[in-house]
Amino acid sequence: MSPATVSRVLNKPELVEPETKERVRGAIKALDFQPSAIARGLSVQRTDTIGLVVPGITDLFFGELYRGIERASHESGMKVLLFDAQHARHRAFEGFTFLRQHRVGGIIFTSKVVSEDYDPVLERIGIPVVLALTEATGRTALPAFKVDDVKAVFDAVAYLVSRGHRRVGMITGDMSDDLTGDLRLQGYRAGLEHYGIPYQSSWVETGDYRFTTGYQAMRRLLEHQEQNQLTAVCAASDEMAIGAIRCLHDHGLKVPDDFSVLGFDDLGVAHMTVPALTTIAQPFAEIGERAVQQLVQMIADDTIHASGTYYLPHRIVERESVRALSDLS
Amino acid sequence: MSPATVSRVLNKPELVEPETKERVRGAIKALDFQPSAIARGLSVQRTDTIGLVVPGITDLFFGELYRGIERASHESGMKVLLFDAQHARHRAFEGFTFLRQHRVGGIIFTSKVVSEDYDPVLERIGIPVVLALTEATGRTALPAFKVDDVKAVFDAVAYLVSRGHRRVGMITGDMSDDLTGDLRLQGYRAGLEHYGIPYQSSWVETGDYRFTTGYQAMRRLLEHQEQNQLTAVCAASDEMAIGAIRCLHDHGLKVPDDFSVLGFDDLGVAHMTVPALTTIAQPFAEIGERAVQQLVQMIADDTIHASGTYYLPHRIVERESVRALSDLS
DNA sequence: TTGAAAGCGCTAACAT
DNA sequence: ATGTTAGCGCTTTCAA
Repeated sequence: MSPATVSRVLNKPELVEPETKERVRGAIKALDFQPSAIARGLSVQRTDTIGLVVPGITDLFFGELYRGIERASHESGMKVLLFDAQHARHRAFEGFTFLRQHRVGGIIFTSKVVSEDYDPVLERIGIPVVLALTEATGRTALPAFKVDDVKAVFDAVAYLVSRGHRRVGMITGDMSDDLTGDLRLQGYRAGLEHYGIPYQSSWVETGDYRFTTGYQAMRRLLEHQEQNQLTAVCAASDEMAIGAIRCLHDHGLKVPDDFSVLGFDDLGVAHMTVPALTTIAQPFAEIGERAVQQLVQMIADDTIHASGTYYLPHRIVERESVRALSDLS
Repeated sequence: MSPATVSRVLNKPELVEPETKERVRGAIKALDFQPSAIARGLSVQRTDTIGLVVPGITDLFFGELYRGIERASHESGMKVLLFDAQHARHRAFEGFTFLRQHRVGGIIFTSKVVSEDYDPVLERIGIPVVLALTEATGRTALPAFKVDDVKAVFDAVAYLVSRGHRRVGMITGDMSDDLTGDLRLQGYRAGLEHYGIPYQSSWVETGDYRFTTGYQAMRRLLEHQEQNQLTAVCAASDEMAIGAIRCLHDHGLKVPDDFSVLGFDDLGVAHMTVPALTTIAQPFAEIGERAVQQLVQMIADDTIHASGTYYLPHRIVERESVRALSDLS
């Protein structure tokens, strides 16, 4: 029988006689025929694939985000093509090229801020791009799904203050390639200000979101502890919070008895540590889902132009790393 | 100019006059031309892509493994197409189909044992398959890259014995879909036997490699602690070891002072916990690299038939969760 | 309801 | 050194 018929039983089985349909299906089974997604893609000029660019596949939050992306893609009948930029800016651009050459319908870009240097490529990209865990600062506006970082850290200090802490420090994230570092610091300053606590630069240290730099930042904080008299610290990531706890431990300070630590992310590891981490949870899976839903919509509508930052709710997960200060702070 | 010329400047630039080459390149830049990888794939009947089937992308070891896979693929000019089986057997089979339809040159399959029910699909698959972190038990022999699990756990108990522990328990992994659980238990029994310690079934509990089941397994172990008098436990994964530590902590036992715990994997989290985890390190990245090298070789040789289990070296990473028992055990 | 034919965007063999 | 042509394996008119 003709290739056209085979194609029909695969794609629009209702158009074909039940009997021939069965014959075709039998042959497919018998020959273990695997229709070429490549040829199909070329023919229909569509691959039902969305591209995903992540800064680093080993980042602990990636798995949580991917879970949502996978789920929503599957629901929309989309596959996902992954590109790991390995924390290198030029690799991210390579990723865009790679994905375009593979004719994905659109791209989800993650975590790193999309600044004006992306504009030239974004302007000619021709397919929709949506952002997750970050937002765009260049002149090309892009839809973005994330938590409200400044509000989140504001809430974090509010929480700490409500437990009697006033001398709270901050371990923030990298301010260059990553918008969240800056935003979270803003939230911290806003929080202090709201509670009438004067901001002191010696209360904040910067890391790169990873364990080691969290440890080091905490050590630097401890060097000025005599004058600072901090009782708590907010970290811009769980990993840094865990590093800070480890540092405190190595200096003979018990968490939370002697010092409180608040994380950010609520990764799987947050409940594995001793003490378990009190942290600001980001809804990673939901962010992933929403991002693909938006992207799928744009692909269906054949639009490239959409924008707006959609804030998804964060929440504080209370575990064991923060204690309420009794009476006097 | 003709499409053929464009194709040539892209693929065999040496065959084209410098001047036309420049003109073509100029046009490519100007038009932001993105050659279709789809059309190319169809034309050359090759995609330079290898398929990767993982049981769960959120598994903590996945990132470490992927790092090696990515590196080696990149070196060989291969892309990787990822399929997440989400810990469901039927999803793994779907993955095979998906990858075949996308005409990958070969497949790397991870972690779950490849038992006889894979034989029917493996026999007709037509492309090379190599295993990482697992091996094949069915009649289809496949090349496999992994640590020697029985030797590794044997070494683990030897290590514990050398620190004065004799009453050492085991938290093993799922024995059904995952070969390593069984292998590691064998290593444990062999270790005990070698040191003349009688095996007792009440010394071993089973989990599923995750934190929670590690916690629960430890709790069950503790229920018989009065008669067992264990001083140490080996876990079949870092996550379970961390769960066990947490359980011990909740029962007022300090690690390593009151009880020693040995992990397996050496994931990134192993050095983040308090106490930092002493563990058997698996060379995940190297396993990933070797697997793709083997696969690439098979693709180049156009063979499907290869086999053999290649053991990569494990090692013990000493940190803080095991203490040497002084004098009497 | 099925088949024949053209075309998707490339590459490769052949011709110039 | 470049252009022409056919064909990769599908889908999709269009015709029967």
